[in-house]
Amino acid sequence: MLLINSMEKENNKLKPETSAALFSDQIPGSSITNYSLSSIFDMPPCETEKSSSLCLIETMFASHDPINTPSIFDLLQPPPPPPLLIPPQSQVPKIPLSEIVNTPNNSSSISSSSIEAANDDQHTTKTVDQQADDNQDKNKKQLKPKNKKQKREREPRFAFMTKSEVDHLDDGFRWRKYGQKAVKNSPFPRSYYRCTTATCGVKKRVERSSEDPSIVVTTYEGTHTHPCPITPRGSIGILPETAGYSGSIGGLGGGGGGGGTSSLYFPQFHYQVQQQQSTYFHTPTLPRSFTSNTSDSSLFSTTNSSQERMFSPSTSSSSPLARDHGLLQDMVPSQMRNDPKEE
DNA sequence: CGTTTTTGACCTGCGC
DNA sequence: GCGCAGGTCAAAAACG
Repeated sequence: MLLINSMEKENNKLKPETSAALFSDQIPGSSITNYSLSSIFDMPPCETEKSSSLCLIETMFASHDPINTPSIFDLLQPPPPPPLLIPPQSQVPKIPLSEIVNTPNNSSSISSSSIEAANDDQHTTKTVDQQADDNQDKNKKQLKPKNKKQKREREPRFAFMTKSEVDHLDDGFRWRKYGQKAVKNSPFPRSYYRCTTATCGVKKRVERSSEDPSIVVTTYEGTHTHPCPITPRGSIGILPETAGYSGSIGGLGGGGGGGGTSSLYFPQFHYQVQQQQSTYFHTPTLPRSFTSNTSDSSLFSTTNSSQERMFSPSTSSSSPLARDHGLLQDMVPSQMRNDPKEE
């Protein structure tokens, strides 16, 4: 399943039709709201720096059985809510992400309140400066307390869940691990990574769901200021498009990471998962023509029609590639349309 | 030898 | 004010 959340803090309001789900580890009361796929794709992209938009993409793909593995698109089926990957909020106390991924069941019931909560949060009495401070210390903390006053907008952040045996998803970018912390209420530690590119301050956190160890929650924060590096391994046929990508964090999949890892490739929505023995790609844009290996077609076969539906929706974003709309744009953009942009 | 990972310490925010 | 938890730093170790 895949959920994409976007919340527009900037305007202090949520667009009902676009807020698929709320997610924020900063915003109390995050939740999942009812939505339609079309809504998702019409959803305004996560704004860049200033918007503090948060997107959540929850993906699930089997690691062993490519054939029976639901594609990202399969997972994108509109309500009714698919089975949850994560247990009810109540069971996952403090881990924001888990809260977010909440059960669809709760979605409708809590949606409004959650939104309100979120809005409240947005409205919080904090002034811009105060918020800036808050944001800042998160990133600057120890190093330069002096700059405390300097504003620093929260980086766009989004997370996705991956059912994978591999912790660190190979997303095409190179990451350096700079920390690891035990997470409360979870037997699994959280790892902190930073993009190795000097000028790029993108970070990501990787942790396993305490409720379901097979689920890896990856949270990206920030926007890549450089193209996805082309890496020899794994990136295979995706590279061409990759190169064209010069935007944000969208890149998931491809080379960078280590071998034998899972890969997602959102920017162009090429989606690759490499695990132990199985490797397969999803090419949302080309459900049918999509190449790659063996069982690929099967990945789409069953839900082809629905996919069409999914991608056709209001297909709003006309030229996603032309402008950088932020993370979401990178992740769900043009490719989600019918525009079969081949590789 | 350069790069990445590990890991303990440190800093900050938040709740009580 | 105190303690806890999250996030980051940075030295040391590991790796290729």
